[in-house]
This record gives sequence, C-alpha cells and structure tokens, in this order.
Amino acid sequence: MDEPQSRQACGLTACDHDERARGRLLRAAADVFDRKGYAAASVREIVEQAGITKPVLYYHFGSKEGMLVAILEEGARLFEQAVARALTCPGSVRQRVAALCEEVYSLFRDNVPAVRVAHALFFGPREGLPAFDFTKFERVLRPAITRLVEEGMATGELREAHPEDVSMAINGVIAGCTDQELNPCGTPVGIDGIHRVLDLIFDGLSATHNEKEN
Amino acid sequence: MDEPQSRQACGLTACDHDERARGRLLRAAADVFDRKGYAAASVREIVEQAGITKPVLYYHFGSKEGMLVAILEEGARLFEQAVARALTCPGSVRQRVAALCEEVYSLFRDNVPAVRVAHALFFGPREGLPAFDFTKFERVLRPAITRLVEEGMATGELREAHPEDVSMAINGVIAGCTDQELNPCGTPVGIDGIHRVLDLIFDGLSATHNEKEN
DNA sequence: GTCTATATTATGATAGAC
DNA sequence: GTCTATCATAATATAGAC
Repeated sequence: MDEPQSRQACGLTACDHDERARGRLLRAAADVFDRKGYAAASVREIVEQAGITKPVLYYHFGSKEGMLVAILEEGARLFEQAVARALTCPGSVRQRVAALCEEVYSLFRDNVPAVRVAHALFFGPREGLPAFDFTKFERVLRPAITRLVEEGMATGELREAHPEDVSMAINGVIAGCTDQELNPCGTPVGIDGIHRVLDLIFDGLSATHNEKEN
Repeated sequence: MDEPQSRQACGLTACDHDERARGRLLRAAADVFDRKGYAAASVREIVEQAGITKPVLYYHFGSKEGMLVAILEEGARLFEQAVARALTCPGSVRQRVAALCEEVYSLFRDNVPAVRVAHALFFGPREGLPAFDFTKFERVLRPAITRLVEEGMATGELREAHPEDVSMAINGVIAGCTDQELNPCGTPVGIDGIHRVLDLIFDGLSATHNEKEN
C-alpha cells in the first residue's frame, strides 16, 4: 500500500511534499486500522504516526472513512490483477488452480496489514461501515475458480461432480492457508505447503479410492 | 447464548428477575457486538435493547469488556463440547472427520451472532482487547483433527503424507464452509454440502489418479 | 497545504437515592 | 438490584491564520 494511482493535475508547487504526506498517511492508516481495528482507530493516532496534523488528513481524504476507502480500493485493484494473472497462465487446470492459489497467497502474504483490515471488515460487522463494495473480492475470486473447474470437467481432467462443491474444496485451501497466515498463533504455510495441500485434495486423502459417485 | 452456568448463591429475593435481566443483557450484547463490532458497540445501545439501564449492566458484568468475556467463555464451552462429542463418535476416520465437521458446522450455524463476534475478534486486531485466551478455539480444533489424521495413517486408511498437510486440507473444508456461512453474500452450505466436499477431497478432485508421492 | 485552537457530541463509567 | 443524573474524557471534524 504505497502511493497509488493518479492525482488530479499536480501543479507547480510542492508536489513531492504533497505526495509524501499522502503516502505516509496511507501507510500509517493501514497500520493503525490493522492494529486497533477501524472503529477503535483514532485519527489522532494516525496523524501522530504519520507525523502530520489532523487538517492534512481531512484535506486529502475528507474523513476517517475516506482513508479506509482509499486503502480498500488499492487492495481490490491488486487482488484483481493477481487473479487475472493466474487465469492467463498456461498449462492444465490443475496447474492453473495452483497458480491462482499461489498468486492470492503471495499477495496476502506481502500485504498482511491491508489484508487483515479488509478481512476484518469483510467478515466483521457491516453496520456503520463505509460505502465500499465488499463483495468485490468474492465476485472476483469465485468466478475465477468456477471457470477453471468447469473447464476441467469439460476436458475430463476433473472428476464429475457439482461444480460448486469442487469450487468450495479449492476455496477451502485458500481460506485455510489465509486463516493460517492471518491468525497470530498459526505457523505460515508457504508456497510449498499450498502445493502439497493441493496435491492432496486433487489426488485424494484416502489410501484406497472407493469412489462413490453422487 | 442464553443464561449460562452458575451464579453465586442466589438468595431469597427476586432471583428470577435477576436472571432474566442477565440473560436479556447477554443476548442483547451478543447482537449489538455482532452488528456493530465490539469497539463500535456502545453500552447505551446494549442497555436500550435489553430494556434496562446502565447501572444494571455494570452491576452484573462490571464493564463492557466483562460482557464480551462472558459471551466468549460460553462460546468456548459449547465449542469444546461439540469437538469432544465428535471424537467419541464410532466408525472410520473418514466418518469421524465428517462428524467433526458436522458438529462444528452445526454449532456455528446455530449461534451465528456469537460466532461472528468470536470470529471477528480472533482474526481481527488484538490491541485493546479483553484478557481472553483467543487461542482456545485453535487449541481445541487442531489437536482433534491431528489425532484423527494420525490414527488414519496408522491404520492405513489415509494416504501417507505430511500429517499437517492433511490436517490443513480438512481444516480448509471447515474454514471454507464457515466463511461461506458468516460472509453475508455467501449461500449456506448445509450438512449435505459439507459431506459432498469431504467426499471430494477424500477421493480426490482429479478424474485420473496420477499420484506423485512426495 | 499545513498549522493552532476549538466546537460538538458521544462515550464508558459512577454517585447516591430508593 | 435498579433507577436518575452526572462526571470526565476522548472522539470526529472544522474555523481561521499563514
């Protein structure tokens, strides 16, 4: 979460200074929102940590809520990019599912503060929250998984089953690894761990394959 | 989350009245904490919803934090019971894993408000939170899964693999289904859904079993 | 664009009567 | 055990000078 996208114009005067204040503010806000939670975070602590004063925050973002929205929008942008990257990857469905999990896992791992903020808001209480479309993440990841699953079934690479169930199983790997990473008493999984778990659910946990088709 | 365990003594006077106030308070607090989040929840709203006044809350629980701890302790108690029930279940490892997922899923489904509160606190920011051992849930579920996995490998029912990876795969099913249930834009999974997903990961997602042992 | 100083409201908690 | 009335503090946000 650094200085993101475009800012309108940027005239002759102290643009660097401006951008630096904005950037420091964004990083400080992500950190404080992560540590204290959005509701419990105070603008006082944010501006103190950023080394500026309150009116600067209100000048750039309009409100405490505006700061949060800026952080979330940047996160959603990175998430979309990561998923898109995985989908254009060549190889079997199994390989592309692995790539998808890898991309998402890496993104999460490299942006733990912002991800924790987003995760907490997504699964946490909705009331009194900013006007941000929190379904965005779900609406990006789910169709990506579904698309891979349907393709895998069409080519015969995947077993015949309810596509939603297969998606759920794959989503479970991502959810499990993510939880493990975000939860403070969990040991990190690592890319290797993700691959081993994926291999397991693709090949099956059982030693003998007593498959009962539904 | 109703009136829980014991209260000291309970003398001659208005015990019913007392217990009713306590119970209403607990339910109201769980609801408000769920809807607004712990930090953003105000004692004013809690007491209004419970139909009593502030001093009653402070008389029974000492503080806003005391209310939260009471809710969490009740939740941890129910969670331990559910896991213990599943472990004493007869049958194959596969059947007992299913029973475990079923128990946890049902408990979550029947106590959505309290579970959302606990989930939000567990994965959310730790600072400024009550003195409650949030690792409890993890410390109960993980060993239970691990025990079943190790037993399954000893008897040859499960494939030879890193036990942590198998645990992670199973945990992923629970995490995925839970997320689906808690997340507002997710469609419920249902007990049947859980069983189908478990069957999938036990038998494998792949149509052809090109197993490469690690 | 950034500051000092302040307005306004809501919070968690309590005194003290009954 | 439950109330009314209130305290002390900290919150978000803004005026207005520079």
